Amino acid sequence: MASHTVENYLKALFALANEAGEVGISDLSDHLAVSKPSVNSMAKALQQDGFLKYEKYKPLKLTAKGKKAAALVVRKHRLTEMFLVEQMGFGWDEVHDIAEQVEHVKAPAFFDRMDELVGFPTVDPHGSPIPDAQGNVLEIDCVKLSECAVGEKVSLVGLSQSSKSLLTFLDSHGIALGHTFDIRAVEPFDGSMTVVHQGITDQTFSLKVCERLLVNKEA
Amino acid sequence: MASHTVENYLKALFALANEAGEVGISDLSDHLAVSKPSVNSMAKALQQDGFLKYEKYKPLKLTAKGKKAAALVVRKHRLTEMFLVEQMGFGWDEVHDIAEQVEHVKAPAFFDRMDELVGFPTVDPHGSPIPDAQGNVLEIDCVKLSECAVGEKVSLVGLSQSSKSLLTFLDSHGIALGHTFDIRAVEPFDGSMTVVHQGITDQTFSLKVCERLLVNKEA
DNA sequence: CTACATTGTTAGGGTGTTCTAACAATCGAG
DNA sequence: CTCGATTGTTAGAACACCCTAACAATGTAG
Repeated sequence: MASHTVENYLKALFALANEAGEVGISDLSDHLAVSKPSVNSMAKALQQDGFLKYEKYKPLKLTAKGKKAAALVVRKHRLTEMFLVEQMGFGWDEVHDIAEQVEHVKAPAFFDRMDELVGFPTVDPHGSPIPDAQGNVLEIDCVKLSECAVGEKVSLVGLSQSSKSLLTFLDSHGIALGHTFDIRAVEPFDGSMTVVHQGITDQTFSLKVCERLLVNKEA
Repeated sequence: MASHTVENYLKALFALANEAGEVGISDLSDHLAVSKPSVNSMAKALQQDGFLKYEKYKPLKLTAKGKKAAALVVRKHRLTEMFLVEQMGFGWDEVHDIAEQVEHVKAPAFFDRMDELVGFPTVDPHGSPIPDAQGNVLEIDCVKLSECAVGEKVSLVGLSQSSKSLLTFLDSHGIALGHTFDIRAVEPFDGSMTVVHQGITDQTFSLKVCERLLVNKEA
């Protein structure tokens, strides 16, 4: 099995891939807080193992094998998050760092049991899809709240790049997955939106927030 | 914090210590499946970090700092085992290998929550004591079954060096912690013992088994 | 189309952990 | 007390992963 380090590289590659599935070395370097030469040499090693395609001065691209391996790490991460929230009573803002550690455990039975105990979930506590045991990821049908128009009714299905501070912000506003928003106004100047949250309270969100909220239009 | 590797060395040192708290390099080498020169150089490194006392050609001995660090790793291991059995439905023969992995997770809150969820246990599923958060280990009052005499009534409180095969043997004989044995006979030739298990069934155990069963005399 | 900023590469080195081969110290049996 | 077995040590090297310094390629703005 892949080392702790390799698993982290795969996960980052998977997360940073653009539409073409490509990732720049600098991107990876920033994301993993590791120097570019380190990424460069790891790229060569990962290619050697068939996890990705590497050509000088070209962006990196995971192979099918690499994509599957990465998805399985993501699966362990997200199952863990789900387990931590559902079975151990942690808040959705506390689970990322713990899962970051637990995801490297090599014990398939452990994750299988988590899966079972939380009822074979398809999304994690932040609405991100959990890859299946074969490494297939189910795409979720959603758009950014910032891309919605006045008058639409939407419900929150996920977050893009959820960070501790975003989660804390949402908690402090009483927002959780599944909640609904009626879009009342969009401020042309700064893109901020005023919505009715859960049909009750009026709230205004900055563009920065709206870009992180993934919603579904058939609310 | 100590690396995965260092944690394993500390744990082994802790487990292999004799009455004087000393461990030979060959012992460690065997136990960790690592060459003697590797142990030798790690010993120097661990001394450098104040985890143990090392003098050429003398056995290794954990310092107070080393003992505490080791006990905290053992604590993580045993809490995990308890959690796996009590909250996740694993058998006592399945948890060692998983815990071996999970014990290296760096997330205090994770283990604290396990502790809470299983009700702050003092022993793990094999009857071994769980060190407290300060690294103190509560000694358990027990003797080997093999050291008991005919006529005594005892109850099983723990195992010494529990291994998968021992646990499977016990399972197949319906034996669990807390069960009682009335000692009926001790065979002088090979040390095997005939007992009444739980006041019902007659069973005969080899010396090898009797040496691994830790019992308490006030049954 | 050149110049500069960005991005990527090479070279060379460091740490942690491991190994094998060869040698040295210690301990126990006769 | 000496010899051989056991135990421990040194030297030397490997691998995985990381770094900095210096340089080369690429892409973009003027």
